[in-house]
Amino acid sequence: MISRRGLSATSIREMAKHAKAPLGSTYHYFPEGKQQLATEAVRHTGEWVARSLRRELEAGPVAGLRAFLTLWRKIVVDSDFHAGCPVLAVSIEEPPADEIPPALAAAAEVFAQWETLLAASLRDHGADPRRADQLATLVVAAVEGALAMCRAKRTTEPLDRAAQQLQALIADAIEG
Amino acid sequence: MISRRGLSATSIREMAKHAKAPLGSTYHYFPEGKQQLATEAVRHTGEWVARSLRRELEAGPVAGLRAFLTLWRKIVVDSDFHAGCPVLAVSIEEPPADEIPPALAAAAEVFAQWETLLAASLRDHGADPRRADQLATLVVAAVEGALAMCRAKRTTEPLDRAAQQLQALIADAIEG
DNA sequence: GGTAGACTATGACGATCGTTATAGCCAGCG
DNA sequence: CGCTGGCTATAACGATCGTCATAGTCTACC
Repeated sequence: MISRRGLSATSIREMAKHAKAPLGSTYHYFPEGKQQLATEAVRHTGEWVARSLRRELEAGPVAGLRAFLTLWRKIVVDSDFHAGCPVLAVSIEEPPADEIPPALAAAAEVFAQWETLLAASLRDHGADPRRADQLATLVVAAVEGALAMCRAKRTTEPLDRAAQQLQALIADAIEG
Repeated sequence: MISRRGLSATSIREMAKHAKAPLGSTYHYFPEGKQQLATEAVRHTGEWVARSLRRELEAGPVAGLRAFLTLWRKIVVDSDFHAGCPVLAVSIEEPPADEIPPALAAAAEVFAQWETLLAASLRDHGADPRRADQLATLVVAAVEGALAMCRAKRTTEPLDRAAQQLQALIADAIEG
């Protein structure tokens, strides 16, 4: 739900109803309220994607990238362009001026984890270390941005176009 | 304000107060309410960025890209990682199931405009047309995604890393 | 000076938000 | 059987939301 509506537009009432759980139970299992819900949602998504990434990266960076792209493409298409990445959704919520909410910190960690996985695989396959780091960041950033563009345009074209360039880039980096 | 909080978390009351305008006036000048506010905000930002892009692209795609990057980098840094791109913020709000709100359509047009400007400049400088389109999309997507990552991590590193790769890519494309 | 019309001030409307309190149900153990 | 304690149901709290209606103010033209 966060990946569809964003964090602030996702109400606990709706969430409980969608989960067919009573509203009262929400605060029994998540005593810290909405922040905890958001944090655990981000971490859950992060781990889910990271698992898929780890598995597919065993066949090399090209296969890993393809899996990453396919995964997000499926989410956008299956939701008829209504859903995106919940980690990005949490990232663009404004935090209070003086502290960093745990959900935002979790989002940062998730991004870092995805980048680390990609960069390590690139290095293992002969890419220059510095370039590997930059490419991993570029991949995550481009996919996240392309997802949002797909939702606005109601087309998968942005993701598909970015995918082509990213694939060529990765292929070039591991044989240079 | 949309670029900080997102659309649904931005209240008309707060907006009017921030603009030192009376709340009643909002519905006098924007009779269609919040949707109209969002649409005009998206279009305004789109035109503002497009103007800067057109100006800098006269010196070539490399200069244009650098201006695009610098512009967004400044917004993130000046806001102490609290603000991002309002067009992206509007893009990831879930629309009603049966219709497309005008603000979302405006966001799609803005993205398309930025891509068109970049792609045209790339073609004018000798890039392969197909590659030019893909690269233009990649640039916009990567910058939008990197902005969100910067906010989560409270660092400009994602944007700077993506920038390096994008600059190399553009340079390579216009001399291939 | 008076009057029309653009703008503002004010307050209200129903709805929904996150969160909490409290009363009730209902398993499991003695 | 009785009772304890985890879970649920329900209602309420104050706050805030988008939107609208209405009464008031003020400017500008006749």
